[in-house]
Amino acid sequence: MSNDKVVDVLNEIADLLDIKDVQFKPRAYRRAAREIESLTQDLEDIHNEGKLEDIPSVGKNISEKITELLQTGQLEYLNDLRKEIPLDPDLLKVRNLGPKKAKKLWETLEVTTIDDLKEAIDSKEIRKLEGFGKKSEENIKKGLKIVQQTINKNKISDVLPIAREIKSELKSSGLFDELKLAGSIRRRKYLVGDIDILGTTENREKAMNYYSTIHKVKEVLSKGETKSSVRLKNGMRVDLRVVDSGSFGAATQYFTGSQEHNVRLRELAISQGYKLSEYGLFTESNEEKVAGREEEKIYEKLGLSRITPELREDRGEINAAKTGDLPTLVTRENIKGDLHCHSDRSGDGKITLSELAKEAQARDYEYLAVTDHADAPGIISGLTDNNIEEHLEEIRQINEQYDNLELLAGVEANIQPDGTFRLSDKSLSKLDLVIAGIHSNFDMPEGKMTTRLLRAINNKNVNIIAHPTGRKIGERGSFSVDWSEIFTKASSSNTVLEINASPPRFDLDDKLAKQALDQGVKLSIGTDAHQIHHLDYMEFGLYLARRGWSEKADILNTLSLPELKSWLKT
DNA sequence: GCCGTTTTCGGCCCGACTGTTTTCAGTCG
Repeated sequence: MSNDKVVDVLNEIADLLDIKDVQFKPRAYRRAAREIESLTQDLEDIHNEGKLEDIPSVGKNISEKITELLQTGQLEYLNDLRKEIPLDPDLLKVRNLGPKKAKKLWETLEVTTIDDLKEAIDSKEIRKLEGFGKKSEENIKKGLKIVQQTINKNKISDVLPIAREIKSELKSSGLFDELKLAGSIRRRKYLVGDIDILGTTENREKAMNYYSTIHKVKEVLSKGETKSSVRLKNGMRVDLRVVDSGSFGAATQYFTGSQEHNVRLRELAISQGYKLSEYGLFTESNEEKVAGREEEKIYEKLGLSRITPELREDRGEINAAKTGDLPTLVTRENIKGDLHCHSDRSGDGKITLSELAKEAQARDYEYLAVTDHADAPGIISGLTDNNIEEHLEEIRQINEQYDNLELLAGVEANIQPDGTFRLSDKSLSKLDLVIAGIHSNFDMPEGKMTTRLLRAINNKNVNIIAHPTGRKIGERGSFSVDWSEIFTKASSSNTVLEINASPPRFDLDDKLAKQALDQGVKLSIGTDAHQIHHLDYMEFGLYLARRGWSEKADILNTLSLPELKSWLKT
C-alpha cells in the first residue's frame, strides 16, 4: 500500500469524525496525514524498521492503524465508521459543503452520494432546510460542478507512472511484440480517465490471461481475444487491446484520438479518396490498404507532417501540418532551470538551500530560482523587508560552492486586493527575480480582479505572475478575469505568465497557454516545489506547455543563465 | 489522538467572510 493511500484513509477518517462532531481527533488524523504526505521514504520500509511512531504526529493508535492497513489492506475502524456514516467521500470535497451541512443533508434529505446531492439541488429542497437558504444552495451547486468535472478522472502525474509500470510488466512477460500507451494519456492531457494500452502478440489467449493476473489488478471487468478491461486496486480502469501487427499503427492513431482530431482526419482522408479506420488507410475505389503498420505513414499519405500526440485536439494542428507550420515544441533538453521553488524559509517548504542546489545540479539545470513566500496574513514565516538581506546572503554563500549552477534569489510575493505588495519596491528591486501571485480574496468581481492583476503586471519589479487563474483542480474554479486584457498587458510590459507545474494547479492550462501565446505573451514553467520530489513536476509542466503549442523561444526558462540574467535586467 | 510538560493530564490557531438570523454557526484559508 502506497503512502498516498494511507494519507487518503487518514483524511477520510478525519472527515467522518468531523461529521460525528468528535472534537480534536480529526485534527490529529489530518496532522498525521500531512506528515506522511511529506515523507520521502516508503511507509512499508519505516514500518519494517519499527519506526512508525518516529513520524511526527503519529502515536500509538495511528501507528497501529497504519500497520493494519499495510498488513491487510483494510482498516476495521474505518469500515465501522463508514457503516455508521454512509457518506460518499466525494461529498465532502464539494466546496461550501462542510461536515455540519453534509450531516444535515444526510439526516433530513438522505443525501449520501454526489448524485443524491444533485437531485436535492435540482428539486430545490435544500433552501428550505433550517440554516440553509437560496444562497447556500447556489454555493453548494457551484462546488458540486467543480467536483463533477473531475469525478472518475485522474491527474496525469498520478496515472502516467502507473501506466508505465503496467506497460513494462506486460513487456517483461515476453508475450507481447509491441506495446503502446494510447488515449488521452498519450496526448498527455492533464486529466485522464481510463488507461488505454495497445499491443500485438503471437498468442492472444496467453497474453490476455497474463494481463488479467498482473499484480495491480483487483478485478477483471471483461476478457476477450481482442479487448480486456481490468480495474486496478486503486480504482483506475485499464483497457488492453490486442491488434494485428499490420494494423498496429492505424489502431494507435485511432485509439490515441482525440475524437475531434480523428473526425477531421477522416474527413481529410475522404476528400483525398481514402477511407481511414482503426485497421488502416484504404483506397476508396478498391479498398487497397496503403498504410496501417506505422502510424506516421498514415499522416504522410494524407500529405501531413508528423503531428505529435499532444497536439491532436483539433485546435488547428491538421491545417498546420498541411502547410508545414506545426510548432517545433519545447523539449526537456531545452529547459535550463526551474523558476519557482521554495526553500525551508517558506513556512510550508521542506527543502534546504543546499538541497535545492544539489537537486538542481542533478537535473542538469544552470539555475534555480528560490522564490520563497513573502510574509502575509495566513502565511507563517516568510520574506519581509527585514530579512531580505539575510535571504540574499544565504543564497550567495551556496552559490560560492558551485561553478556551473546559480541559485537566483527570488520571492513569491502576494498580490493584495488592491494590486500592491507588502514588500517595499526597494526590497523587490534587490531580488534577482520576483514572482507575484494571488493567495487571498479569490472571489472578487471580474472588473476588480482584472484591475488587481493589471496593477501587479504594471509593477516594474514583477517578472512573473504565478498560477494566473488560481484554479485548483476539483477544488475551486478560476478567478473571474478578462484574460484578453491581461494577455495584452503582459505582452506589452514583458511580464511572463507562469505555467505552474504542480498537479493541484496545472495553471495556466494548455488552452489558456495557447491563447496567451497567440497574444504574444511569454511563459515560464515552474514546479512550485515545496518538497524535493516536487522538482520532478517539470515533466508535467512541459506537457502543458507543449499541448499549448509552446516552442523553445516562448518559454523563459529555456534561456541560458547569461541570457536570463540580461533578460531580467531589461 | 498527539504532544509536552504542568511528567500522566490539559490543550489543541484563529480571523474573515458569508449567509442566516437578530447574535451566531459554518466554512475557508
